[in-house]
Amino acid sequence: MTPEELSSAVTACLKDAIDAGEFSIELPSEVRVERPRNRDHGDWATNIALQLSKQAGMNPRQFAGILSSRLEKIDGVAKVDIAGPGFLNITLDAGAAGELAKAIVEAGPAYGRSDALSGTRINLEFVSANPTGPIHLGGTRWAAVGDALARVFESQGAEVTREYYFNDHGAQIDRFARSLLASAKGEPAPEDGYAGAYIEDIASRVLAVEPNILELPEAEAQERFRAIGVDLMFGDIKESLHNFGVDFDVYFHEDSLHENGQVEMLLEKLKGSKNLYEKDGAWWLNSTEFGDDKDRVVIKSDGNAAYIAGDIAYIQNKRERGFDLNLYMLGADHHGYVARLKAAAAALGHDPECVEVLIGQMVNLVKDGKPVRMSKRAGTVVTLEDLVDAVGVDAARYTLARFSTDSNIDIDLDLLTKRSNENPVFYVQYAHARTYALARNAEAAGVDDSAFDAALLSHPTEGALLAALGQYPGVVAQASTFREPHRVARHLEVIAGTYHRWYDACRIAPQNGEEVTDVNRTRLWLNTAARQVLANGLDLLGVSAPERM
RNA sequence: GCCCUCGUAGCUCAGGGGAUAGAGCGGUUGCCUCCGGAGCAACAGGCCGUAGGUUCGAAUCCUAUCGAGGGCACCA
Repeated sequence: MTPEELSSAVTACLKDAIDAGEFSIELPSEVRVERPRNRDHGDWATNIALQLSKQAGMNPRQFAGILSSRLEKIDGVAKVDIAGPGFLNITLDAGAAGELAKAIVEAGPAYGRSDALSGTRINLEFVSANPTGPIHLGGTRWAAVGDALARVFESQGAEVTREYYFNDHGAQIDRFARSLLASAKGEPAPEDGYAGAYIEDIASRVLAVEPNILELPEAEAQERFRAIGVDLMFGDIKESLHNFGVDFDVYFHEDSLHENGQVEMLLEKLKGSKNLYEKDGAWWLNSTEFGDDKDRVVIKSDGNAAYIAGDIAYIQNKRERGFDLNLYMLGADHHGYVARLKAAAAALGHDPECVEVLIGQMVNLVKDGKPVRMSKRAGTVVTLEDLVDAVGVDAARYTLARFSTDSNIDIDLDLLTKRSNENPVFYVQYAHARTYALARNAEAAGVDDSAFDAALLSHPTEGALLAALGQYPGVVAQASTFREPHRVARHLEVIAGTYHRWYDACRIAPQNGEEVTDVNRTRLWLNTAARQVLANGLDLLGVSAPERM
């Protein structure tokens, strides 16, 4: 029995008790059963008596008493104890927990998936770095987390579009183009420009494409460097993301919003919105209503559209493409965008809820325990490729995805490389590989899956492993609702831990000449179940699940 | 000045109202005639930044405060 099944059975008991008039309360939307830390407290525990007794006008233990007599009648429940202030501790029948092993094996890759988001179209925008250089550590974090989040949504039935928004004009790109030009001429990088080996590399590749480029007038040459350089740079970015296992469905070019005067037309229409007003010759968006500290100019007093006009048009564009939910995954240096994006959605007449901004904290580079500022100028930028070269794709993706995006993370490349074998990803992958080793040995010893008797999975480590496997679907669901894929990684570490301990305590293959029994066969099922859940979870993180290491 | 995030073991971090606060790394000590030792077991290590509040119950929610990081253009 899974915690979800138990939880809905408990809910049904509550409903019956209410219908029978045993107490009068509102049925809670969700009843949570938790795995108690202390095994003396049963297989699963719930605190609903503590939560609901006040509403029912009785003390918690009294409430728990009424409920427990009903819980005891649930199929698969062996015993219900009332403990402490009013916890209900539930112990399952010997076979009830073990049945899960078979259920998982039969569900296969579908175990942990749900249809909670089926029919929901989600646009998830992440990375979105302008092509002025390679993806650095910050962008790499969003690539790892964003893609994992997309996979989590997909596992819940959503249709996800991974989107990358960029522009190739403006001050940043100008600096990039001037830096390329300078490099091609053999001059030092401009004062406000970019330095680094990649500039020389791109510059020489531009020269290879267009050998006569330096004979053009300065302005024309710079424009050619911009156009060709951006293409080359973007090619490199896409390639390194692809090698990282992240492929975007849409690379959205900001300029496409401005074609055919689309933005102007949209702004004209918006002048009728109550969220847009005229003051001092400019048009303002009332973003303060959505938490901004000041309203933002949309149309400058010179009549030109401000940058934010593009954001507004972009939201409209996304809405027209039919997305139910538009997620923006941005770094903490963009947190000021939240209010204006919400305000923009409202101004367009959309529910601001259709725009959701996920703010993630920054990645810091650390060397010898001291922070190092990443600077494109100083050439101290650590890129996605540097990280992958140092530790490999699996360790890189896992490391970045296992932290909450609410916390800053420090990365010490030297330390990471040195300790790469101790990265938790290997702990999890090793558990997965071990399931294959055990299966190979089991087969050699004549153990097959011809029998399954759930009641034989009676060892404490088997209970713990089954419980961890049973919690997996709930963890994935939480990762989806909270937009926190790191929960999946953390739970895989728990599963790997319970698996290793089970391995240590229980054998699948019989030892020196003992007969094969149903215990061996049933354990083989549990082994396969553990492998399946580890593989499903690693897949959500975009990390490989090796058969051997 | 205002806004956002964080402050938990020596280090890096989990913990979204529950029972005795966890993991990895680092430290000490055990475990390979036995399915993979990239593993397991044990020990040491904590006024959960501080002070109030809400609650039967707070690391978790609220307020204040200190500290760290990030943001607050008719730039893009």
